[in-house]
Amino acid sequence: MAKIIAGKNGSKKEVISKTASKLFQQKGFSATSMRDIAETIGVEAPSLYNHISSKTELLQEICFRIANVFNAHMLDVENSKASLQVKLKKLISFHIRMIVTEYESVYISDHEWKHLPEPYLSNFKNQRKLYRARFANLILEGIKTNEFKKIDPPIAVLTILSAISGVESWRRSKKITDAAEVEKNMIAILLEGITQKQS
Amino acid sequence: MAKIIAGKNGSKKEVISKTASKLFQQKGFSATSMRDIAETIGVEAPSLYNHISSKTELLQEICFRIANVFNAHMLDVENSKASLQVKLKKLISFHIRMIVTEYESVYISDHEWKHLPEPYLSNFKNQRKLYRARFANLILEGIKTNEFKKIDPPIAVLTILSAISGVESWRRSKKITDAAEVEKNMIAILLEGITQKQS
DNA sequence: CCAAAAAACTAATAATCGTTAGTTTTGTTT
DNA sequence: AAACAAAACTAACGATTATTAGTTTTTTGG
Repeated sequence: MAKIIAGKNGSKKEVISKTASKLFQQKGFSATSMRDIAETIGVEAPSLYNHISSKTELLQEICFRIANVFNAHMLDVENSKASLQVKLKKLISFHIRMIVTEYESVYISDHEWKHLPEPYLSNFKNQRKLYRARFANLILEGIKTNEFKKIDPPIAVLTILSAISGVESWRRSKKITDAAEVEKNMIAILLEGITQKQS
Repeated sequence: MAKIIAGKNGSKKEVISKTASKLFQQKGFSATSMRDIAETIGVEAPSLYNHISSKTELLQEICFRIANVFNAHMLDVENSKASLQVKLKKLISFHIRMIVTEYESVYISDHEWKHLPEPYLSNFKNQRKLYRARFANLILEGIKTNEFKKIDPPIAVLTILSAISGVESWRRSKKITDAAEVEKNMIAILLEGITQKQS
Protein backbone atom coordinates (compact mmCIF):
# COMPACT_ATOMS: atom_id res chain seq x y z
CA MET A 1 0.00 0.00 0.00
CA ALA A 2 2.14 2.83 1.29
CA LYS A 3 5.52 3.14 -0.22
CA ILE A 4 8.76 4.14 1.42
CA ILE A 5 9.27 7.68 0.32
CA ALA A 6 12.88 8.53 -0.25
CA GLY A 7 13.65 11.97 1.09
CA LYS A 8 15.40 14.50 -1.10
CA ASN A 9 18.69 13.51 0.47
CA GLY A 10 18.53 9.80 1.10
CA SER A 11 17.74 6.51 -0.58
CA LYS A 12 15.00 4.24 0.71
CA LYS A 13 17.57 2.24 2.60
CA GLU A 14 18.61 5.44 4.32
CA VAL A 15 15.02 6.13 5.30
CA ILE A 16 14.93 2.73 6.98
CA SER A 17 18.26 3.36 8.64
CA LYS A 18 17.18 6.75 9.95
CA THR A 19 13.97 5.31 11.34
CA ALA A 20 15.82 2.39 12.89
CA SER A 21 18.29 4.81 14.47
CA LYS A 22 15.50 6.75 16.09
CA LEU A 23 13.87 3.63 17.51
CA PHE A 24 17.12 1.92 18.53
CA GLN A 25 17.95 5.03 20.51
CA GLN A 26 14.51 5.39 22.08
CA LYS A 27 13.79 1.75 22.95
CA GLY A 28 17.12 0.01 22.57
CA PHE A 29 18.19 -2.39 19.83
CA SER A 30 16.76 -5.57 21.36
CA ALA A 31 13.46 -3.98 22.33
CA THR A 32 12.95 -2.62 18.82
CA SER A 33 11.27 -5.04 16.42
CA MET A 34 11.33 -5.00 12.67
CA ARG A 35 7.58 -4.46 12.89
CA ASP A 36 8.19 -1.35 14.97
CA ILE A 37 10.45 0.03 12.28
CA ALA A 38 8.04 -0.91 9.51
CA GLU A 39 5.05 0.56 11.31
CA THR A 40 6.85 3.85 11.89
CA ILE A 41 7.58 4.10 8.18
CA GLY A 42 4.08 2.98 7.29
CA VAL A 43 4.82 -0.35 5.66
CA GLU A 44 4.73 -4.06 6.44
CA ALA A 45 7.77 -5.64 8.07
CA PRO A 46 8.74 -8.05 5.28
CA SER A 47 8.86 -5.14 2.84
CA LEU A 48 11.94 -3.87 4.60
CA TYR A 49 13.88 -6.86 3.32
CA ASN A 50 13.68 -5.53 -0.21
CA HIS A 51 16.17 -2.89 0.95
CA ILE A 52 18.16 -4.39 3.80
CA SER A 53 19.39 -7.87 4.57
CA SER A 54 18.94 -8.10 8.33
CA LYS A 55 18.26 -6.23 11.54
CA THR A 56 21.84 -6.49 12.69
CA GLU A 57 23.03 -5.05 9.40
CA LEU A 58 21.27 -1.85 10.39
CA LEU A 59 23.13 -1.77 13.69
CA GLN A 60 26.43 -2.55 12.02
CA GLU A 61 26.16 0.25 9.51
CA ILE A 62 25.25 2.78 12.18
CA CYS A 63 28.08 1.80 14.50
CA PHE A 64 30.82 1.58 11.89
CA ARG A 65 29.79 4.73 10.07
CA ILE A 66 30.16 6.71 13.30
CA ALA A 67 33.41 4.97 14.16
CA ASN A 68 34.81 5.87 10.76
CA VAL A 69 33.84 9.50 11.14
CA PHE A 70 35.62 9.76 14.47
CA ASN A 71 38.67 7.91 13.22
CA ALA A 72 38.93 10.22 10.22
CA HIS A 73 38.67 13.28 12.41
CA MET A 74 41.30 11.95 14.78
CA LEU A 75 43.68 11.60 11.84
CA ASP A 76 42.99 15.19 10.84
CA VAL A 77 43.78 16.41 14.33
CA GLU A 78 46.92 14.33 14.58
CA ASN A 79 48.19 15.73 11.31
CA SER A 80 47.37 19.32 12.15
CA LYS A 81 50.09 21.62 13.41
CA ALA A 82 48.21 23.13 16.33
CA SER A 83 49.23 23.07 19.98
CA LEU A 84 48.18 20.12 22.08
CA GLN A 85 45.63 22.24 23.89
CA VAL A 86 44.06 23.31 20.62
CA LYS A 87 44.08 19.71 19.43
CA LEU A 88 42.28 18.65 22.58
CA LYS A 89 39.74 21.41 22.15
CA LYS A 90 39.19 20.32 18.57
CA LEU A 91 38.46 16.77 19.64
CA ILE A 92 36.05 17.79 22.38
CA SER A 93 34.32 20.26 20.11
CA PHE A 94 33.92 17.68 17.36
CA HIS A 95 32.41 15.14 19.71
CA ILE A 96 29.85 17.61 20.99
CA ARG A 97 28.95 18.76 17.51
CA MET A 98 28.54 15.17 16.37
CA ILE A 99 26.11 14.55 19.19
CA VAL A 100 24.14 17.62 18.23
CA THR A 101 23.98 16.81 14.53
CA GLU A 102 23.79 13.01 14.70
CA TYR A 103 22.30 12.37 18.08
CA GLU A 104 20.68 8.99 17.53
CA SER A 105 23.57 7.38 15.66
CA VAL A 106 26.19 8.57 18.13
CA TYR A 107 24.06 7.35 21.01
CA ILE A 108 23.72 3.91 19.42
CA SER A 109 27.41 3.73 18.66
CA ASP A 110 28.03 4.53 22.32
CA HIS A 111 25.43 2.33 24.00
CA GLU A 112 24.09 -0.36 21.69
CA TRP A 113 27.29 -1.71 20.13
CA LYS A 114 27.27 -4.67 22.50
CA HIS A 115 24.50 -6.21 20.39
CA LEU A 116 26.76 -6.42 17.36
CA PRO A 117 27.35 -10.02 16.27
CA GLU A 118 30.83 -11.41 15.90
CA PRO A 119 33.17 -10.76 14.20
CA TYR A 120 31.89 -7.19 14.02
CA LEU A 121 31.78 -6.91 17.79
CA SER A 122 35.49 -7.61 18.21
CA ASN A 123 36.31 -5.32 15.34
CA PHE A 124 34.31 -2.50 16.85
CA LYS A 125 35.75 -2.94 20.33
CA ASN A 126 39.20 -2.90 18.81
CA GLN A 127 38.60 0.33 16.94
CA ARG A 128 37.26 1.88 20.12
CA LYS A 129 40.32 0.81 22.04
CA LEU A 130 42.60 2.19 19.36
CA TYR A 131 40.78 5.51 19.24
CA ARG A 132 41.16 5.95 22.98
CA ALA A 133 44.83 5.02 22.78
CA ARG A 134 45.39 7.75 20.19
CA PHE A 135 43.47 10.17 22.37
CA ALA A 136 45.56 9.21 25.40
CA ASN A 137 48.75 9.61 23.41
CA LEU A 138 47.74 13.15 22.56
CA ILE A 139 47.30 13.93 26.23
CA LEU A 140 50.60 12.28 27.07
CA GLU A 141 52.36 14.54 24.56
CA GLY A 142 50.70 17.53 26.18
CA ILE A 143 52.01 16.46 29.57
CA LYS A 144 55.51 16.15 28.14
CA THR A 145 55.38 19.68 26.70
CA ASN A 146 54.03 20.89 30.05
CA GLU A 147 50.80 22.07 28.45
CA PHE A 148 48.83 19.65 30.59
CA LYS A 149 49.06 18.65 34.21
CA LYS A 150 50.59 15.34 35.21
CA ILE A 151 47.44 13.27 35.16
CA ASP A 152 46.95 9.69 34.12
CA PRO A 153 46.23 9.87 30.36
CA PRO A 154 43.84 6.89 30.14
CA ILE A 155 41.81 8.23 33.07
CA ALA A 156 41.75 11.66 31.48
CA VAL A 157 40.48 10.20 28.21
CA LEU A 158 37.85 8.24 30.07
CA THR A 159 36.75 11.34 31.95
CA ILE A 160 36.61 13.52 28.87
CA LEU A 161 34.79 11.05 26.61
CA SER A 162 32.29 10.14 29.29
CA ALA A 163 31.60 13.75 30.14
CA ILE A 164 30.97 14.46 26.50
CA SER A 165 28.66 11.51 26.04
CA GLY A 166 26.50 12.98 28.77
CA VAL A 167 25.48 15.67 26.33
CA GLU A 168 23.36 12.96 24.75
CA SER A 169 21.06 12.93 27.74
CA TRP A 170 20.88 16.70 27.77
CA ARG A 171 19.98 16.77 24.11
CA ARG A 172 16.56 15.35 24.88
CA SER A 173 15.64 17.56 27.81
CA LYS A 174 16.70 20.74 26.07
CA LYS A 175 16.40 23.12 28.95
CA ILE A 176 19.74 24.63 28.20
CA THR A 177 19.93 27.32 25.57
CA ASP A 178 22.11 26.10 22.74
CA ALA A 179 24.89 23.76 21.80
CA ALA A 180 27.54 26.45 21.77
CA GLU A 181 26.78 27.25 25.40
CA VAL A 182 27.16 23.60 26.37
CA GLU A 183 30.38 23.34 24.43
CA LYS A 184 31.83 26.47 26.01
CA ASN A 185 30.97 25.40 29.55
CA MET A 186 32.11 21.83 29.11
CA ILE A 187 35.45 22.76 27.61
CA ALA A 188 35.94 25.28 30.42
CA ILE A 189 35.22 22.68 33.09
CA LEU A 190 37.38 19.98 31.57
CA LEU A 191 40.31 22.24 30.75
CA GLU A 192 40.26 24.60 33.70
CA GLY A 193 38.23 22.80 36.34
CA ILE A 194 35.39 23.84 38.56
CA THR A 195 37.10 25.32 41.58
CA GLN A 196 38.13 28.95 41.65
CA LYS A 197 41.84 29.65 41.37
CA GLN A 198 42.94 31.56 44.43
CA SER A 199 44.18 34.97 43.31
CA MET B 1 16.80 -30.93 40.56
CA ALA B 2 19.28 -28.27 41.57
CA LYS B 3 18.15 -25.90 44.20
CA ILE B 4 18.81 -22.21 44.49
CA ILE B 5 21.47 -22.01 47.13
CA ALA B 6 21.13 -18.98 49.32
CA GLY B 7 24.55 -17.51 50.01
CA LYS B 8 25.56 -16.69 53.55
CA ASN B 9 24.45 -13.10 53.01
CA GLY B 10 21.40 -13.25 50.80
CA SER B 11 18.03 -14.92 50.44
CA LYS B 12 17.10 -16.95 47.40
CA LYS B 13 15.40 -13.94 45.93
CA GLU B 14 18.64 -12.03 46.31
CA VAL B 15 20.51 -14.76 44.49
CA ILE B 16 18.13 -14.33 41.59
CA SER B 17 18.47 -10.56 41.75
CA LYS B 18 22.25 -10.73 41.76
CA THR B 19 22.27 -13.08 38.80
CA ALA B 20 19.79 -10.93 36.94
CA SER B 21 21.92 -7.85 37.63
CA LYS B 22 24.94 -9.51 36.11
CA LEU B 23 23.06 -10.55 32.99
CA PHE B 24 21.12 -7.30 32.60
CA GLN B 25 24.42 -5.47 32.66
CA GLN B 26 26.17 -7.82 30.25
CA LYS B 27 23.42 -8.33 27.69
CA GLY B 28 20.89 -5.63 28.47
CA PHE B 29 17.47 -6.07 30.05
CA SER B 30 15.56 -6.86 26.88
CA ALA B 31 18.15 -9.27 25.56
CA THR B 32 18.19 -11.20 28.82
CA SER B 33 15.56 -13.92 29.09
CA MET B 34 14.19 -15.52 32.21
CA ARG B 35 15.64 -18.75 30.86
CA ASP B 36 19.07 -17.08 30.74
CA ILE B 37 18.78 -16.17 34.40
CA ALA B 38 17.51 -19.60 35.36
CA GLU B 39 20.24 -21.39 33.42
CA THR B 40 22.95 -19.32 35.07
CA ILE B 41 21.62 -20.28 38.49
CA GLY B 42 21.16 -23.87 37.41
CA VAL B 43 17.41 -24.14 37.56
CA GLU B 44 14.40 -24.14 35.25
CA ALA B 45 12.80 -20.81 34.36
CA PRO B 46 9.38 -21.37 35.95
CA SER B 47 11.06 -22.15 39.27
CA LEU B 48 12.07 -18.52 39.52
CA TYR B 49 8.44 -17.56 39.98
CA ASN B 50 8.40 -19.22 43.38
CA HIS B 51 10.55 -16.29 44.51
CA ILE B 52 9.75 -13.36 42.27
CA SER B 53 6.62 -12.15 40.56
CA SER B 54 7.91 -10.88 37.21
CA LYS B 55 10.94 -9.96 35.16
CA THR B 56 10.26 -6.25 35.44
CA GLU B 57 10.02 -6.55 39.21
CA LEU B 58 13.70 -7.47 39.15
CA LEU B 59 14.52 -4.34 37.19
CA GLN B 60 12.39 -2.17 39.44
CA GLU B 61 14.06 -3.35 42.63
CA ILE B 62 17.52 -2.80 41.20
CA CYS B 63 16.79 0.69 39.93
CA PHE B 64 14.96 1.97 42.98
CA ARG B 65 17.37 0.46 45.45
CA ILE B 66 20.23 2.35 43.83
CA ALA B 67 18.16 5.52 43.55
CA ASN B 68 17.38 5.35 47.27
CA VAL B 69 21.03 4.90 48.18
CA PHE B 70 22.03 7.98 46.21
CA ASN B 71 19.15 10.04 47.56
CA ALA B 72 20.04 9.11 51.13
CA HIS B 73 23.66 10.06 50.56
CA MET B 74 22.67 13.36 49.01
CA LEU B 75 20.69 14.16 52.16
CA ASP B 76 23.72 13.35 54.29
CA VAL B 77 25.87 15.69 52.25
CA GLU B 78 23.30 18.47 52.30
CA ASN B 79 23.06 18.26 56.08
CA SER B 80 26.79 18.15 56.65
CA LYS B 81 28.64 21.30 57.65
CA ALA B 82 31.49 21.02 55.20
CA SER B 83 32.54 23.54 52.56
CA LEU B 84 30.92 23.33 49.16
CA GLN B 85 34.12 22.01 47.67
CA VAL B 86 34.28 19.22 50.23
CA LYS B 87 30.62 18.46 49.64
CA LEU B 88 31.27 18.17 45.93
CA LYS B 89 34.23 15.90 46.56
CA LYS B 90 32.08 13.75 48.81
CA LEU B 91 29.47 13.33 46.10
CA ILE B 92 32.00 12.46 43.41
CA SER B 93 33.81 10.08 45.72
CA PHE B 94 30.60 8.32 46.69
CA HIS B 95 29.57 7.82 43.08
CA ILE B 96 32.89 6.30 42.17
CA ARG B 97 32.87 4.02 45.19
CA MET B 98 29.34 2.90 44.39
CA ILE B 99 30.43 1.94 40.93
CA VAL B 100 33.32 -0.03 42.32
CA THR B 101 31.29 -1.87 44.93
CA GLU B 102 27.99 -2.25 43.07
CA TYR B 103 29.01 -2.13 39.47
CA GLU B 104 26.19 -4.07 37.83
CA SER B 105 23.35 -2.43 39.74
CA VAL B 106 24.66 1.08 39.21
CA TYR B 107 25.15 0.38 35.53
CA ILE B 108 21.57 -0.87 35.20
CA SER B 109 20.21 2.09 37.12
CA ASP B 110 22.12 4.32 34.70
CA HIS B 111 21.40 2.59 31.40
CA GLU B 112 18.49 0.17 31.62
CA TRP B 113 15.91 2.24 33.49
CA LYS B 114 14.13 3.07 30.25
CA HIS B 115 12.67 -0.42 30.27
CA LEU B 116 10.80 0.21 33.50
CA PRO B 117 7.02 0.01 33.02
CA GLU B 118 4.78 2.87 34.01
CA PRO B 119 4.16 4.26 36.54
CA TYR B 120 7.60 3.28 37.79
CA LEU B 121 9.26 4.86 34.78
CA SER B 122 7.85 8.32 35.50
CA ASN B 123 8.63 7.95 39.17
CA PHE B 124 12.23 7.01 38.43
CA LYS B 125 12.75 9.81 35.93
CA ASN B 126 11.38 12.24 38.45
CA GLN B 127 13.73 11.09 41.17
CA ARG B 128 16.61 11.39 38.73
CA LYS B 129 15.60 14.92 37.83
CA LEU B 130 15.29 15.88 41.47
CA TYR B 131 18.66 14.43 42.36
CA ARG B 132 20.32 16.44 39.63
CA ALA B 133 18.52 19.57 40.74
CA ARG B 134 19.85 19.12 44.26
CA PHE B 135 23.30 18.53 42.82
CA ALA B 136 23.02 21.67 40.69
CA ASN B 137 21.85 23.68 43.68
CA LEU B 138 24.97 22.65 45.53
CA ILE B 139 27.12 23.95 42.74
CA LEU B 140 25.11 27.14 42.53
CA GLU B 141 25.78 27.77 46.22
CA GLY B 142 29.46 27.22 45.60
CA ILE B 143 29.41 29.81 42.84
CA LYS B 144 27.73 32.28 45.19
CA THR B 145 30.39 31.78 47.84
CA ASN B 146 33.05 32.17 45.15
CA GLU B 147 34.33 28.65 45.78
CA PHE B 148 33.44 27.66 42.23
CA LYS B 149 33.82 29.40 38.92
CA LYS B 150 30.84 30.98 37.21
CA ILE B 151 29.77 27.99 35.18
CA ASP B 152 26.30 26.83 34.28
CA PRO B 153 25.26 24.55 37.17
CA PRO B 154 23.13 22.10 35.13
CA ILE B 155 25.91 21.69 32.61
CA ALA B 156 28.42 21.18 35.40
CA VAL B 157 26.23 18.47 36.94
CA LEU B 158 25.83 16.83 33.58
CA THR B 159 29.57 16.88 33.01
CA ILE B 160 30.43 15.53 36.44
CA LEU B 161 27.85 12.76 36.54
CA SER B 162 28.65 11.63 33.01
CA ALA B 163 32.37 11.65 33.66
CA ILE B 164 31.82 9.51 36.71
CA SER B 165 29.59 7.04 34.94
CA GLY B 166 32.45 6.42 32.54
CA VAL B 167 34.20 4.61 35.33
CA GLU B 168 31.75 1.83 34.63
CA SER B 169 33.39 1.12 31.32
CA TRP B 170 36.82 1.23 32.90
CA ARG B 171 35.77 -1.21 35.57
CA ARG B 172 35.68 -4.02 33.02
CA SER B 173 38.95 -3.34 31.24
CA LYS B 174 40.91 -2.91 34.44
CA LYS B 175 44.15 -1.69 33.02
CA ILE B 176 44.37 1.04 35.58
CA THR B 177 45.77 0.20 38.98
CA ASP B 178 43.09 0.77 41.58
CA ALA B 179 39.94 2.67 42.39
CA ALA B 180 41.69 5.21 44.59
CA GLU B 181 43.90 6.17 41.69
CA VAL B 182 40.90 6.70 39.43
CA GLU B 183 39.15 8.70 42.10
CA LYS B 184 42.16 10.93 42.74
CA ASN B 185 42.71 11.65 39.05
CA MET B 186 39.08 12.22 38.26
CA ILE B 187 38.52 14.63 41.13
CA ALA B 188 41.68 16.47 40.13
CA ILE B 189 40.53 16.82 36.53
CA LEU B 190 37.00 17.89 37.37
CA LEU B 191 37.98 20.31 40.11
CA GLU B 192 41.19 21.74 38.73
CA GLY B 193 41.07 20.98 35.04
CA ILE B 194 43.56 19.50 32.63
CA THR B 195 45.58 22.46 31.44
CA GLN B 196 48.57 23.68 33.38
CA LYS B 197 48.13 26.91 35.28
CA GLN B 198 50.65 29.42 33.99
CA SER B 199 52.98 30.36 36.89
C1' DC C 1 1.56 1.60 -23.74
C1' DC C 2 3.88 -2.37 -22.80
C1' DA C 3 7.47 -4.89 -20.62
C1' DA C 4 10.72 -5.33 -17.01
C1' DA C 5 12.17 -4.30 -12.64
C1' DA C 6 11.35 -2.64 -8.06
C1' DA C 7 8.88 -2.92 -4.07
C1' DA C 8 4.92 -3.69 -1.87
C1' DC C 9 1.77 -7.38 -0.09
C1' DT C 10 -0.11 -11.92 2.45
C1' DA C 11 0.90 -16.14 4.58
C1' DA C 12 3.67 -18.78 7.03
C1' DT C 13 7.95 -20.54 9.15
C1' DA C 14 10.50 -22.13 13.38
C1' DA C 15 12.21 -20.09 17.44
C1' DT C 16 11.80 -17.77 21.58
C1' DC C 17 9.46 -14.87 24.85
C1' DG C 18 7.26 -14.29 29.83
C1' DT C 19 4.29 -16.67 32.37
C1' DT C 20 0.59 -20.12 34.27
C1' DA C 21 -1.15 -24.64 35.73
C1' DG C 22 -0.60 -28.73 37.72
C1' DT C 23 2.45 -32.15 39.68
C1' DT C 24 6.34 -34.06 42.03
C1' DT C 25 10.21 -33.66 44.84
C1' DT C 26 12.56 -31.78 48.78
C1' DG C 27 13.02 -29.94 53.36
C1' DT C 28 11.04 -28.97 57.89
C1' DT C 29 8.13 -29.66 61.96
C1' DT C 30 5.63 -32.26 65.07
C1' DA D 1 7.11 -41.44 60.46
C1' DA D 2 3.30 -38.45 59.15
C1' DA D 3 1.98 -34.01 57.79
C1' DC D 4 2.81 -29.69 55.84
C1' DA D 5 5.09 -26.18 53.36
C1' DA D 6 8.58 -24.73 50.15
C1' DA D 7 10.44 -25.09 45.89
C1' DA D 8 11.59 -27.70 42.26
C1' DC D 9 9.79 -29.95 38.00
C1' DT D 10 7.21 -30.76 33.13
C1' DA D 11 4.02 -29.23 29.84
C1' DA D 12 1.99 -25.84 27.73
C1' DC D 13 -0.20 -21.22 26.82
C1' DG D 14 -0.61 -17.33 23.61
C1' DA D 15 2.16 -13.68 21.94
C1' DT D 16 5.94 -12.06 19.50
C1' DT D 17 10.38 -12.54 17.19
C1' DA D 18 13.27 -12.20 12.60
C1' DT D 19 12.92 -13.87 8.41
C1' DT D 20 11.48 -16.57 3.91
C1' DA D 21 8.46 -17.78 0.03
C1' DG D 22 5.44 -16.66 -3.20
C1' DT D 23 2.33 -13.27 -5.20
C1' DT D 24 0.50 -8.85 -6.48
C1' DT D 25 0.96 -4.07 -7.10
C1' DT D 26 3.52 -0.08 -8.44
C1' DT D 27 7.03 2.38 -10.74
C1' DT D 28 10.27 2.95 -14.40
C1' DG D 29 12.31 2.80 -19.21
C1' DG D 30 11.98 2.29 -24.00
